[in-house]
Amino acid sequence: MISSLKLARLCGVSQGTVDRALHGRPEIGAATRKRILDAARRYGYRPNPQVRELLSGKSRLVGGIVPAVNSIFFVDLFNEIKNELGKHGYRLFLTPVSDEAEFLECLEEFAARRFAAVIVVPPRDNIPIPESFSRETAVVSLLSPCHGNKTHFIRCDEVKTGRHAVDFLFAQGHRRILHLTYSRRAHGILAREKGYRMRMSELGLKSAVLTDPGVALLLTNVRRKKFTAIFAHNDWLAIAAIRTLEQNGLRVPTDISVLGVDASPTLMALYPNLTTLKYPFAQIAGNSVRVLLGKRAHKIAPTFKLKRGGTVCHL
Amino acid sequence: MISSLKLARLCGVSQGTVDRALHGRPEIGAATRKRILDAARRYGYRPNPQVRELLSGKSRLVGGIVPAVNSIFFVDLFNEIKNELGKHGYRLFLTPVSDEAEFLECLEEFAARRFAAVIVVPPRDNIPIPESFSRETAVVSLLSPCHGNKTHFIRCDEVKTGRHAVDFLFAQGHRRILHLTYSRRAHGILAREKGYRMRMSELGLKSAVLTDPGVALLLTNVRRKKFTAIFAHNDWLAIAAIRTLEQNGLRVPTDISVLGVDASPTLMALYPNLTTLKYPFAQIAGNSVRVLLGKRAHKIAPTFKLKRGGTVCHL
DNA sequence: TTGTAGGCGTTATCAC
DNA sequence: GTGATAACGCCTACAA
Repeated sequence: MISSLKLARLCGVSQGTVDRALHGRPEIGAATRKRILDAARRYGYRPNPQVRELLSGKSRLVGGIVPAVNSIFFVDLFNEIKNELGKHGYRLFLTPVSDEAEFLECLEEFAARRFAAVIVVPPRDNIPIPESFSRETAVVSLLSPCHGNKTHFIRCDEVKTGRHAVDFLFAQGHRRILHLTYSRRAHGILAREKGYRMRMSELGLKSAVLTDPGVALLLTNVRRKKFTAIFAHNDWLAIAAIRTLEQNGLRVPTDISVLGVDASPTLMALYPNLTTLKYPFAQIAGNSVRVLLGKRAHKIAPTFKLKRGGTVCHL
Repeated sequence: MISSLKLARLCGVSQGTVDRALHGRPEIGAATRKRILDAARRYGYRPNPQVRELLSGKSRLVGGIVPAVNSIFFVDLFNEIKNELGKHGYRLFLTPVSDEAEFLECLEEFAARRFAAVIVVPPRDNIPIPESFSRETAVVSLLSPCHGNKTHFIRCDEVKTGRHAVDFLFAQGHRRILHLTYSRRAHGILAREKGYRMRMSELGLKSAVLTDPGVALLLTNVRRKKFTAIFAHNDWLAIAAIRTLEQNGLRVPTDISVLGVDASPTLMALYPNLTTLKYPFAQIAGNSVRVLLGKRAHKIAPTFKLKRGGTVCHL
């Protein structure tokens, strides 16, 4: 990529003249302008945004960090965020990270590069963000909160999601409902579980939670305790569960119902008839961007909308 | 993030002295060094890599571009690439793009930022890369070649993959084999199909190809033409097919066998017992990085290794 | 209508 | 031991 100075030399003019031609300013002769613009096109000139950013002290870059594993949902979410950022002239650079050390290293790199903001899915809850960092760079965290001054946690009411899931299954006639979730301690995971437990208890039902290392235990659990429905933390777990059940002679939803959460595009394309609660991708993306622009977050509908599919039956 | 000049002012020294302290050079007093290092730590100082890159004319950034849709495989692949790049001190910034226009826009941005290289999965075959671009920035393309001077297409022999799949199913006793693939015209897709057709023909068998818009047609096809096996272009299609079949009373592999390709970690975690041909993630990642370092690509094993699962039966 | 100067943050090289 | 200076590419402001 050619620089504006080199372009000026090639055209036998000064850098200032090149600047006038490129930015369509009036104080320049028509012939000179044409000559410069032609050369610029021929050499594929494009100003280096890094320098602009250095000069103005303002960057239009937003760094994104997602866990490297099981990233379907995150990538779908960040694609939405990328589109939203684009509307405001920001650009997203995404990085998958494998652990907390890499996560922090990445944050530092983004800060050192003076990125306008970072939007992250932390590997666990309450990772401390150094004061020196969050003082200058807006940190938006999704799914897990971060511990630090100016970090914004964008979320929807996951407790209500859990309650909502129970209510829906209850309305279909289910009483023995198993919650399938992850053992990772993250806000979104824990809050949904909490909502499930609260609502089950209020309805006079007994809670039962199985975490991912125990998916192998799923069958014995289902058979022995005669669950009629499974509320899975997300679509991925729901599909994994359906697979396990069907492989072992249990039919979904004839023998047992399965409810997922997210309606993540990639997985929905795979399993179009999954019954699931729609995660508000657009609102989360919208609020993430609003917050990093310094605006207040919009209120997000308190509970997820239902996508009716064929994996939950009315008892 | 504080700058070295501000750090110098705070410590009452010059920028040069700060530099000496930070880089552990000897020509500095022990007390001064300690004072500066303490301040640097307190303020979380970290040199701005953008400036370093500007100054040296060399960047350690590699841009990655992946299609925004159906990105499971791409993200798994780029995670491997990110790890490989990390070994050589490079950093990956990934961007999902929705169409060709966005793809080209992204390339230009990477070039304007003087990225060391870009590694892309183009939205279609032979997208022309402007001469002015590839002259300075190494372009590595995966799955689909690009049209341009210095663009390197890293791939494995996908024709052999197709042949290999047929051979494997043939050895299990299958004769009526359907190929399920995408309608998108991309090298990897077309080459696998070609290998399938060639080998089927050599074995005296009749080819049958169904592209994704016709997944709904899958059932009628399978039932009417009595296929005993499906060779899916990738794991995603394989799982989608298994789902469709099982939803409609056909058992896999009792009634029909399904073979996928990729063994992409995210999908394998979902469907551990899928029979699939392992895509050489590590070698593709390794070669991508070798090429952008100016080295020659290693030879990649001519055909994918098989992961034996429970979705293909011996007839 | 065009050329020149200064500054963003860092580093290497010069002089004191 | 430490400070000053130049350079990278771009842009704004001022001088010619």
